[in-house]
Amino acid sequence: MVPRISSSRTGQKRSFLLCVFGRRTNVAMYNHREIEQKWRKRWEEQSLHQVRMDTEKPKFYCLDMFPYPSGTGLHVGHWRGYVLSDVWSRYKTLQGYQVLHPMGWDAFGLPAENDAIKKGIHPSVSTDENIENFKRQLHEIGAMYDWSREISTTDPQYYRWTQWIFLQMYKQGLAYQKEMPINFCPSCQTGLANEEVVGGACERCGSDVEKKHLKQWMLKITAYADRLLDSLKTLDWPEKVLRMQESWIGRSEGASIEFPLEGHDRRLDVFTTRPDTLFGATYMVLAPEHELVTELTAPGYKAKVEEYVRQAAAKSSVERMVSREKTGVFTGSYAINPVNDERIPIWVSDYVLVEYGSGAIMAVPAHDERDYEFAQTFDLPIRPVIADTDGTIPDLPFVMDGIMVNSGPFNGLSTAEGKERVTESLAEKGLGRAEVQYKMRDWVFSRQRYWGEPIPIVHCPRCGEVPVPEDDLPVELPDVERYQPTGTGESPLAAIDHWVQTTCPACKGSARRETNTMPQWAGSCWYFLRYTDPHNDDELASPEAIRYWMPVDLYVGGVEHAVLHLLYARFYTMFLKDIGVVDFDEPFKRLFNQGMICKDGAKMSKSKGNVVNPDDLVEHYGADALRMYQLFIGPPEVDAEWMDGGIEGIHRFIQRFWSLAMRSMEQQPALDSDQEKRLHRLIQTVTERIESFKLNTAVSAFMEYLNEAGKAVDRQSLESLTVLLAPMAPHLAEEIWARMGHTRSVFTAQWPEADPEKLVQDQATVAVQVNGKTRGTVTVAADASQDEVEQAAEGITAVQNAKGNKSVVKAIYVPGRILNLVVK
RNA sequence: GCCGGGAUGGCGGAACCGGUAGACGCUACGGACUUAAAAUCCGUUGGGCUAACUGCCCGUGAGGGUUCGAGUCCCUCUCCCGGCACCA
Repeated sequence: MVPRISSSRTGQKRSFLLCVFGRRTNVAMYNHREIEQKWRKRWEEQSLHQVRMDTEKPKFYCLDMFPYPSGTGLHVGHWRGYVLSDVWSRYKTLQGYQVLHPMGWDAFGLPAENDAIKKGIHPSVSTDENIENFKRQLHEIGAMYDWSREISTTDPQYYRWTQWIFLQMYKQGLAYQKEMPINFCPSCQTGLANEEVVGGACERCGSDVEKKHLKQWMLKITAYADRLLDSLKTLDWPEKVLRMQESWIGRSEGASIEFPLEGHDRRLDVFTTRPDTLFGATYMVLAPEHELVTELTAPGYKAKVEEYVRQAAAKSSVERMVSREKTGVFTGSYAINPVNDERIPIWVSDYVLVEYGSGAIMAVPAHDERDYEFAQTFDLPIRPVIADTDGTIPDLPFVMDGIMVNSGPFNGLSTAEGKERVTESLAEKGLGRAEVQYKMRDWVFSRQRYWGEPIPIVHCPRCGEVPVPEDDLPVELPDVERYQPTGTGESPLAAIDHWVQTTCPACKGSARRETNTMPQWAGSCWYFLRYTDPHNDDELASPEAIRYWMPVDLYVGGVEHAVLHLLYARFYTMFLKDIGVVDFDEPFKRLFNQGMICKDGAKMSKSKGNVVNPDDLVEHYGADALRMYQLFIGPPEVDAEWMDGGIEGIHRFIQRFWSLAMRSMEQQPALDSDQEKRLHRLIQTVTERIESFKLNTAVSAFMEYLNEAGKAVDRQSLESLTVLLAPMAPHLAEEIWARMGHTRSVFTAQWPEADPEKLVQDQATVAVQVNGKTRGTVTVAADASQDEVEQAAEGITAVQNAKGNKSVVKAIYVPGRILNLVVK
């Protein structure tokens, strides 16, 4: 019978368990509840998982992505990454590494604050409760976290250093204030970074994002654009994530071209990646928000242009994205093409984005799809200036590379050459230069919310913006009465007079504190450094600790952080390198993204009601069974469908493994050569499969071994087996290890190594094919000659049938694998 | 539209570098044990043909190709998932 998993702890379930594990328990059966409890307690008592620097030994830093301790707790989907990182941590421990495997809390953030608004509970109270619950659930996994290194971003001793880093950026001019239209979520009532806007909506709550003019703190991440892009090459990360970061940074090379304006002294600056198409520019377009729109609107066009600009401003970014129909108005003004002095009409249209490039473009409808569409709509001239490589004018718009035509002195040049030559010639005249643009913007770093790190700046009427002296850090969050965001662009902190009123660190006069807080990402940008030295009061971490432990050797987490957290953390690390805190550019050498666990074809979530609670499964089957099933469910990087019955197979495996171990200890059979070969093959296979993250097949390798090994194995085999299994099923392994007479933990043992000599097979099963079709197999000595195999193959009826009376014209023999007889 | 990834039994999945497709597990079915059930153990389980076989045919999304040999490589296409998307 498959036990029904109910989400509540009912008496019915208890009686079932009593029947299985209580009254009817016999000695031969593995009692996971007793045994797992025992070992978890013992590990804790012996501080087995506390790790120290030991420069004599190699280190391995295995990190899980910083969890936000949500109120809903863990479901089996969350387990997956934690199990994976723990298997690796334990595996590396057995290989003799000092393994740093820490855990902590990214505990600032909106859910706790929203809860506070609703229920009036202080965010720190609910955060502490959630952390307690999360910790209890993490303990269930049986992971080897070093809890002595636990950290929380909300701890003033932690955010002191988050603020300290901000101050260093401020000093370097990388943190600055700017009044600009930013993405603003009307529901969360706070500004958002570009990275937090997904398809025009708030990443967190899904509301349509508005543009709001606010004075914001910004971090100059764009100063690191090229470095962030270039060093992606050095990372052992999933291709997908590298691509996502690459396209997020969005580097493109081109030219900035200045168009003189008819009747004005100023010039109009545009960015293009296709300077070779300059002769095909038949109109210009300004974004509706472009600063020159008013100035360039000719008297008779004022009303229409103003109306258009007003409408564009009223459209939300969602509306603007959904409707792709080209709209626009003519300003009545003209620009002059710097290469041929042609008059070019200037239009205004919302298909040009104010935040990219210079917010204005030269339109070349013959060679750009968007410009083509616009020109068609408004009946503007379309002039081809690029021919296909064979010289013919292709269908328009033609956006590929080709040969320049209708381009005066540049005719005949290829696109690549043309780009260079046109740019050079403009540069000579002072009307252009080569330029690189990025899609990535500077990071909007302030939030108008309460539950975050206060930005350590004081505003003084005399001295202006003054950084809080480092010795005065942390600037602690005060208690407030109301957590309600004001929605006016000020955080709830603004209402706390006694906190806001302060003295200026420079002139000692009265001044006001900055009331914006940092975004949730701030704390997670450097937490991996803090784990190396979590109790340091003098520095964010000591240089020795950083040098020994960093960088992170294996970083495990979901792909949802592909750009946000991973890009910000890389930026912080590069900055910290520049100010001498660390000596490397990249914090995470190797990244592994585990797949999601789905139920009924959908991602598990409380709102869908399809969560599978691990607590109940641990109760029924044990943590080891759930751990192994998590591994067995499928390739760890691929999404997997949860099947309630699936864990049964693992449960049986564990029982069978236990029985094998108990019988082996009783009977103590001697080691025979078959058993020895089987063992070494297993050592080889399991090691390879852990190394290559094929944990699902590592589990099946054990099952195969068990199916073949018989009723009992010799002591040496059992010892090795126990060590091999220990990373996946640590409690079970400890118990067997102890029963074998060992007094120290199995994790002080050595990972076994396969002896190449024991891997050699003396017999081989060779498939026999006739014209490529397999007709049977023959078992021969591994070093059998082709003749011998051919001879043996004669004995197969199917081979005879297939050959008939045709003769063998060719025989292909792959030693030990296949014999293919080609007959005619 | 662009960039990734994928499609293998009833199900989850395996298959190193092109070499016995379906390992391992779930489910289902049959058997043993049991008063009975659970648990456990043994067997069968891609489809079809065949009285039987150690026999034959078909089969890795579709169609072509390369090769002695293709799930794997190449070309064309269909569908699914993820990311980006008026970025000049």
